[in-house]
Amino acid sequence: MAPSTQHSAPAFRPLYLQIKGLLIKNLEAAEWGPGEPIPSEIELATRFGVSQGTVRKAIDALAADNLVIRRQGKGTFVATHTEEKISMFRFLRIRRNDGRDEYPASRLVDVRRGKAAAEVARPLELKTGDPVITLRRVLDYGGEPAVLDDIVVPAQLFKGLTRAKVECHRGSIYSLFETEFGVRIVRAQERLRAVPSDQGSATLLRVAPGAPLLAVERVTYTYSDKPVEWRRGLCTTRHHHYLNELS
Amino acid sequence: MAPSTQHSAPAFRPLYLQIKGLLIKNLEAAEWGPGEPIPSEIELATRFGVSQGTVRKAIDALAADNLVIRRQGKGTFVATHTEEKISMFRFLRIRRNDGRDEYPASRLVDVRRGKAAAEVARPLELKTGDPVITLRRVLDYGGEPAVLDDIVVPAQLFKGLTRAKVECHRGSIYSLFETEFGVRIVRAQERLRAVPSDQGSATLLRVAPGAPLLAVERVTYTYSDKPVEWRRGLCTTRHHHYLNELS
DNA sequence: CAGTGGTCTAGACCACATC
DNA sequence: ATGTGGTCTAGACCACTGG
Repeated sequence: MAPSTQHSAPAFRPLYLQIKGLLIKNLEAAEWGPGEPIPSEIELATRFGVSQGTVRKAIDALAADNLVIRRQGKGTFVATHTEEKISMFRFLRIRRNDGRDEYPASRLVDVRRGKAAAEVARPLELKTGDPVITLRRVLDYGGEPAVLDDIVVPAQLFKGLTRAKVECHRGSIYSLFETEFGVRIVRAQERLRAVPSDQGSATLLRVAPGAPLLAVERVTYTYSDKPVEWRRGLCTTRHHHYLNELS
Repeated sequence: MAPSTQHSAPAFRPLYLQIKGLLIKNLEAAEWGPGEPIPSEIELATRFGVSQGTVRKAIDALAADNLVIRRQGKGTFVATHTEEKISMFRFLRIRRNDGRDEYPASRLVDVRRGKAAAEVARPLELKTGDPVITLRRVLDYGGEPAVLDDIVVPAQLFKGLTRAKVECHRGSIYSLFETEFGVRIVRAQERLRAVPSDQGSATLLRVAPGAPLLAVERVTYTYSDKPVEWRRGLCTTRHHHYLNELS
């Protein structure tokens, strides 16, 4: 049960990173569900045959990656998108210009099954033509449409995804992924551009055709950098902006 | 010399955070310059009268904030913008669409002294009308203009900033701030919008007037969250995009 | 070789949450 | 009172750098 020694000649991998890897494997295997506590540090230390301090470093690394949340006095919990309180804006960078924190209302426009276009297939590591499901939705802030999202996921991972299931779900879409399909979103990469609105987006967002929109292309990943979602958001920036912190 | 005990009743502040605070004070006081090593962990431990492990946690926290860089076997160094190798893209999120890493060439268009507009004064914590210096420059990628930057700094902090000084400096503008004015940029906040190009930006960026541009508004901060620069970048996204990682 | 940061351990104690 | 994570210590040893 004890992990391999650290004295291996060519590639040195510290013990706590090996432990971290083992813990990630357990997360991937859904050993512990989102929102649930993982075993205590002491328990894991005896289980792996290392000191508590080493387990601690491993868990610290997991927490730094946002895979897990530490709560003093309570335990360490698997990160989840289903809790309303914390990290509501973890993957939502759109803010109102006036600074008020508002969580948008989602309006589902369309759900359809289709084949992956090349542009989508590559980032999702699919073959062109593989079956996908596309959701189209509008985010309203204070009743005003602000964002038009086209969300594409591989049909194979999301069997049984229907319009009804999306509409009756409360919470973010990643919360839906998590609870209904066991797909846990862990990180994302976004590319932003300014584009002119076309006919479809203009009417849905109630702007003039050709008006500048902020285009946000996102690929999201689960554990082990496996891509599971591609989306393009088109955002009016009359009353909103995209907020980013650099350090 | 030893920091206050941790047993204070109302607000508990761990020892390592107190040490971190002291180290930041030393950084603010320019005790150690950018790129220079700070004293070793052992040295600091004896100086502060704590264990090496506690100093280690303090430095770890500084490193997590990018105030300092650890280098095994060599020491811990004050973060700098003057090194070409690492963190060249730390505050530059614009990338080529084709994925090639290219560092843009900067072309200075204008340097002028003026008074702070309200829009600029508030984020810089100045009064409207306070003296400021405005730089205008264009970033070229492969000879093609891609970004138009208007950079505003308080004149009081940047005495002696002239066109010549900017032009003869090699390296990023934050490297100039650091070496010539002792101003160390530590973090930044950006707000992105899509806007139509006006006459001036259109000619400088060689796009049609009204073409969509990515507007990046940035406020940068030194230690203690003191704002020192406001800028607006206008970026063509024909061949480029703004890259962001979420986690 | 000596000096630096990096890892690992073992144990004591503190802060917080829950029963 | 108990169990959790959080802090602090002291010491041993490892990996990396440079003279």
